[in-house]
Amino acid sequence: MGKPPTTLRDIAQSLGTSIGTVHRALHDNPGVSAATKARVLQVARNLGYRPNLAARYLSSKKTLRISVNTPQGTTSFWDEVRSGIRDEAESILLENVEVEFRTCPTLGEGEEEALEAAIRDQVDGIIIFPSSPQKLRAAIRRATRANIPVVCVATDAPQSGRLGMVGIDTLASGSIAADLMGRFLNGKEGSIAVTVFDMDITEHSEKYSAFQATLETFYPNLQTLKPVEDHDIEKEAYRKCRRLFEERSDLAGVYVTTEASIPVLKAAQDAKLLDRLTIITTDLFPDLVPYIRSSAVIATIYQRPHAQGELALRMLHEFLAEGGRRSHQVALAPHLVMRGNLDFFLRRQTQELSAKEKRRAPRENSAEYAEDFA
Amino acid sequence: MGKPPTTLRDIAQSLGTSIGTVHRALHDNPGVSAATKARVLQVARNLGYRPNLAARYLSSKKTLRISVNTPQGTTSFWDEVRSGIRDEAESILLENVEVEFRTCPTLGEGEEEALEAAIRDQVDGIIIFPSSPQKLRAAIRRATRANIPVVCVATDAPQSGRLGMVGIDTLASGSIAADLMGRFLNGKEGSIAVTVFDMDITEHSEKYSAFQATLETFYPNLQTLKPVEDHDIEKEAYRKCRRLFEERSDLAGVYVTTEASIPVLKAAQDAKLLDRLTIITTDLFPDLVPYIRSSAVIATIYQRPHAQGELALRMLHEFLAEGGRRSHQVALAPHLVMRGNLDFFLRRQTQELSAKEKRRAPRENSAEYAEDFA
DNA sequence: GCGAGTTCCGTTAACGTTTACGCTTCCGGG
DNA sequence: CCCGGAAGCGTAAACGTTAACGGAACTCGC
Repeated sequence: MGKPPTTLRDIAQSLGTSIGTVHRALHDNPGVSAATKARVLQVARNLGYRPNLAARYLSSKKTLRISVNTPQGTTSFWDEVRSGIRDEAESILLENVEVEFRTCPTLGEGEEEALEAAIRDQVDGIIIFPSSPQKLRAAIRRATRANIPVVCVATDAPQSGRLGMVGIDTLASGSIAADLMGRFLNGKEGSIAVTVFDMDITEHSEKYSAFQATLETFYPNLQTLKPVEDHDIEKEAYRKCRRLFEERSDLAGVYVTTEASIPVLKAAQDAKLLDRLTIITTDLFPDLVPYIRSSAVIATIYQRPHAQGELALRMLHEFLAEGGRRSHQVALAPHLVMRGNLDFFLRRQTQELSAKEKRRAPRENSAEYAEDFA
Repeated sequence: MGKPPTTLRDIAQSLGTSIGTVHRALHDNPGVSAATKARVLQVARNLGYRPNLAARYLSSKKTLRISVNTPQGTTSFWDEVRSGIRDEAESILLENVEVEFRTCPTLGEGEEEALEAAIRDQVDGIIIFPSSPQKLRAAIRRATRANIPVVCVATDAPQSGRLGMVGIDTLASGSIAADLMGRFLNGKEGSIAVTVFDMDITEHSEKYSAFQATLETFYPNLQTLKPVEDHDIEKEAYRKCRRLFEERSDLAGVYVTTEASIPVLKAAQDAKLLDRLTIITTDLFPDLVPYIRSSAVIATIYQRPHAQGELALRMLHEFLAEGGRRSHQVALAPHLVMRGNLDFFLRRQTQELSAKEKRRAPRENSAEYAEDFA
């Protein structure tokens, strides 16, 4: 238990060589023969060598540069993600992380270019929202080959070689939405509409099928309609929903899995259905608040963007700093927001968004704090 | 932005003194005159000195000893808290944290003694569940005066001088429970029973009044009964509930805010009311699972013990390591577990509880990982 | 066979703290 | 007057890693 950890010197001594050689071997820097390199690696493994991060940081003092490639977005979602990343970067011991934001103004445009730019800039790691995984797969692969780890946030990019991904558990969201929908409708019969971004996105199709499956199992009196794809385009969402609302007279509820809940709500309003539909949405942003207060939206599933940002950065940092042994697939549990606990979430949201300013102030006299206890 | 941080040497030079003196002054070690100490502190502040943690750790290598004083508990709640603390301790960069568990077999017995033992042992920090705040207030104060920071978990100990506390937001839990209760009952009239541990505990009285207030505002047809205090004694919970169930013929629902949901459910079963009551519970543990699956318990509010443990340790460590500038009052949002998403939470729970074993294995060849990217 | 270049390796000075030790100066008691 | 001790301060060696420099041996072209 209490034996001192092995150091570079230990390895060097046990091999009768020098620290410099060991260091070069472990980092496959040039200047070591293949034979000695192999021997060093072998001994390092046997002795269970683990680098001392404090010493490493103290000595090199190189800061890790992380590129954050996210869309501007139409709600506060991505602002919260970015603020989570920023917060985590600041709170990291050793303070050796520098974040560069490459924010795309419009969804799907310039994403690949921004990613290429990050690779060209030789950043140490990338956090990205792969809005269309198939388009970005190749570029992510290139980053990985250039030894730049990539973490996906909110949506995964399968088969891209990305290091990891953090998002909301789709099963948990879809199922809880269905379960609530069923309970709220309380035995009524009818059909339920579900809007998604695009069924090609794994997360969205998973959410849909989780919703559908849960509804089918527990509330067979309710029927899940085929998904409405809105591609996060407000007009498309409005148009498709409006038509659906007029066609399906047995519509009892709507589950909006995307950011674009406002156009759906508008469509319901224009179709004079707002007070007759049971609507469950996703995310939480200012425009949605009045609908929740008035119970037009009975519940919304909060995807914890701030936490997603924090975890994405932590995953990247752990990996870069120590070869990250943690799981690289993080599925967060969503939060449920209703009229009753709405204020709690709003308070917390503004706190999280304004944390950047608040954090600065106490720094100056942090010496004081340190002196009280020490 | 890019100016190098000030070091001890900078301060020493700017004062014409030596590093040693500056160091002694900043840590108020003996061997410095009051005058120079004041000058050093002044200059340190002006230059915005912040200690370099990497250097500190590298040089001193003293490990932080943290005492965790929690009850054994009747459910898995405290096991999860402890496992969260352990996980966080292991994942801390610099790995200089050592956790000592002082677990009390029965609630409320030997707590003060265990706390005194921790203080006597000169630990560097304490995480505690103050089951009866007024009894422990004095002892916590003593710890604080002995320069040992104390973080409360799950329940606060007001006016005790404790460094901070992490728990579930009571407002958010109570309100969401009420909101769901109201929705599930869907217009029905009746009264709702609420069981608490003890109304003297701030958290529990807050949960109760949040529940009561939300129900009153949004569902005036439902009436909140006076709280049932169970003091986490199974018999007491059973007896009181059983009587209540027989007396109140208009009872429509029950909200259990404590660990002791099983006796309440048993009482409902024995009173032949299990399928007629809408029951919302708290926490998630094996014995509760069948009730959720069968819909006897319609929803349970998961208090995220693992996250509570993680955050408590992080708070303590941040403070000890760098004078912690973060907020010291953390109120987590609870998770909602229903039939639909139950499996997700069960999976995650077992993952979190078994993480200790899983984490060990990859360590040995972590050198490999580090070499892939570096 | 002699300089120029290359390959492999050892040495050493950082990085910013902590800590142990050592040197003054001053003071009171014998 | 001298000695013991304490108070106040300076010095220097650690801690484990990185990075730059230097040197030995060996190769190649002329």
